[in-house]
Parts: sequence; structure tokens; C-alpha cells
Amino acid sequence: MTALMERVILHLDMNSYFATVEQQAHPELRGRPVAVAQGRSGERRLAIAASVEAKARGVRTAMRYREAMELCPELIWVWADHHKYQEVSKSLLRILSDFSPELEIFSVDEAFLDLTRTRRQSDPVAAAKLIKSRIRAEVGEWITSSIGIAPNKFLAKLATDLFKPDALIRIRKGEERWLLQHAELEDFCGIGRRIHKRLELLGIRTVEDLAAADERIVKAKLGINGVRLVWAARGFDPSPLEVHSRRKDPQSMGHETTLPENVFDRAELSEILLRLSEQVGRRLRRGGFRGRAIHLRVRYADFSHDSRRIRLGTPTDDTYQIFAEIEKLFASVRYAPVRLLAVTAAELSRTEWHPLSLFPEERVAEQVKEAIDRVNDRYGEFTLTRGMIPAKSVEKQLMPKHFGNKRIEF
DNA sequence: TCTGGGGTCCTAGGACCC
DNA sequence: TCTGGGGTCCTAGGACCC
Repeated sequence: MTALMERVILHLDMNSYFATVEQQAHPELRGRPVAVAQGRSGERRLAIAASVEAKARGVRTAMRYREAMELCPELIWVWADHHKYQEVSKSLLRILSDFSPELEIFSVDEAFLDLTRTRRQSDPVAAAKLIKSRIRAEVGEWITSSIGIAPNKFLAKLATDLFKPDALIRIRKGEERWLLQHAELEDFCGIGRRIHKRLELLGIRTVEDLAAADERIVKAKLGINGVRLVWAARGFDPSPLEVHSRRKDPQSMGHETTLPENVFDRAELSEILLRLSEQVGRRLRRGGFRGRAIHLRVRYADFSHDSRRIRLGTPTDDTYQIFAEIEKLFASVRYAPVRLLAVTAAELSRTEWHPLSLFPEERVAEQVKEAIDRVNDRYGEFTLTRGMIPAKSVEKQLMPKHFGNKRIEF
């Protein structure tokens, strides 16, 4: 009975990933405190990763520039290069896929591997050692990883998280309690600040409390996720791997930006929304998707936020249609200084092949869109951008009011 | 204690229909 | 007409992850 076969799940987590990739790429950074920066220059810059040397000085992920510099004045800042991290990630995944085809990409620096039905199943620790050494040899000596092995995903990840960095730990069936005794509720994947607070209100303060909790009560208060947490506290997690090669299409595509300073001016905010709509539209077209729902999110200076969503009659990948919807949504939100804007397309579907439109103006619009995308693919984002008019007929419906006179006639 | 940018999933409640 | 119950669709928002 295969159902009774003990699962062997391996979880891989890269140590200080972005920072070690930078140290690998730039030898002069090795052994020195490095922070990988994202966001705007100045006060709103933020460390999204820190090297072990920086962490030793108290610098942590998601720390602001000023605070990090106070803790570690000789901190070296490097701007994040996500393209590079993605490329390195690909070589990691190539190594992992040599060990099992059942591979789930959890994030740019984390993955699950199911060894249950492979020849590695009998000695997963040897496999893990081999994975770690191959990463060092083939990706870079500075790139280190942690690996946890357990009968399910939850325990494998918990093991990695509890024993990193540079960990290699195996939890066998029967050893779940031992691992869970080392864990706090905050260590659980799925328990953030809010859930932790709500559990506390139920009198649940430890992993033991959670394991002993009445499922029905937790479900009433926290829904289905609460039940999953109770199971997890008992060492049980039935969730399957979301295998990469069978992975579902994305559910949504979005872009957001935190403004260098708070903005009140609607016209200025509209321009930013147009740029975000363009980024979303381009990504949809490049990926061959269209979105049926368009979603706007606004974060205000005081950190409160509004969100608005609209469902379209037919899915779209058109920048100007996305923007037209976003403008309508934007008209319905509060009028207050804005800190962040986000545009997302959801309910994605694959773009169907369609014969060239019968209507000349639509055909022109399609060709113009493709031409713009080609130019931007080649010369970079926003080489050709607003001010472009797809076609006169389209212009009437879709061109925003404040486009001004930067027009190119086709 | 207010941190960026990319996502995922779940739930409450209103609108609408029969 | 203001009265039931059930179902579905839709939006806003909450919470989590890295």
C-alpha cells in the first residue's frame, strides 16, 4: 500500500541568500557586513537581506537605512539585483531536479523535494550532503544552504528554520514531538503577529497548547487555517507538493511602488498609476495572459489603506484599458496624501490565439502594442511609453485626460 | 516598533435570484 | 407586499509567506 509509505520530504533554504549571492559575485564583499538594499534612495531605503557579518552586528532583514547604519557604520550597501538572484536560483533548481522530479519552488531561495519514490529514499541524509556540496562546487563556494528532512512539508521547513544556518537535520517518524518541543508558536509557518495574538486570546500560548486544542473551537475562531495549525502542532501535515513541472498558472500579476515622499496631487498620482498599468500590461502580454479583474490598492501617509477591484466583461492585457479601469477605481477612494500605489491584474487566463482582427483600426492597435513591447524588450522598460497613442479610434475611449500634447501620430 | 515588492488564500457581507 | 430560506456571484479586506 503506497498510502502507508512514509514520505521523505526535503526542504532547502539558502542562507542570507541575496547577500551571499552578492558576496559570491563580488569577492571584495566577502567577510564584510553587507546589506542588500531596495526601495528608494535615502530614508525609505531598506535592507531586504543582510550578510552573516551584518547580522552579527544586529542588522536584520527589513531594517531601515538609518537604524542599520547606527548599528553598523561600516555596513556596505548593494542595490538588489533580482534578475541575478533568479539566475542563480535556476542553477540551484537544476541541481535539485537531479535528485527528484517532484520539486516545489517555494520562493526564490526555498524549495521542497519529495524523495519518497526515488532511490535516494533509503538514505536522504547522504542525498542532502551531496546537494550541499554540489551547490558549493557548482554555484559558488560562498553559497551555503540549510536542509531539513521530515515526513511532511511542515516539519521539514520547521526543522530547517530552527537549525539554520548551514543546517542538515533529519526528523524521522516518531521524532516529531522532539522537534516540536524546540519550537515556539512564532516559528510556525502560518502564524504571524495577528494569528499569534488571536491564539493567545483562546488561551493557546505554546505548541503543546495548540496540539491539545479543540479543533472545533479553533475552527470557529480562525477558520480552516486554524485547523491546519492544530494538525501541524501534532506533527501532521497532509499538504502535497506543488510540483514545479505541473504548477498552475499564476493567479495574479501586479506591481506596486512606494513613493519617495507622500503625494497628494491627483494628476501626479495618475501618472504613476499609468506607469504601473504599463508594467502590468507588459508582463501580461509577455507571459501570454489576460486578466479579468483589475485591482487598485492605495496606502496613505498614515498607513491606512483602501482597495478597490473591478471585474471586466472580458479579460484584457491592454495597458490603456487597465489604466482606464484603474482611473475609475481611483476616483472612488479617499482624497488624502498617498504613500504607496499598487495595480494588479487577477483572474488570469491564457491569451487565446485569434486571427487578425477584421477591423483595420484594431489591427493597427495590436501592431502598435507589439511594436512598443518589442522596443521596450530590447532597450529597456519605458523606452517607449506614455504619450504613445495606439490608434485614433482607440484614443477616444482610452486616452487619459492629462496625456498632454506629447503625441505621436501613426 | 510603521518596511519593499512580489505573491497566496480565506472570510464576511452585500446584491441578486428563485 | 417586507416576509423565508438557500444559493451564487462579487467586492473589500485581513492575514500570511519570502
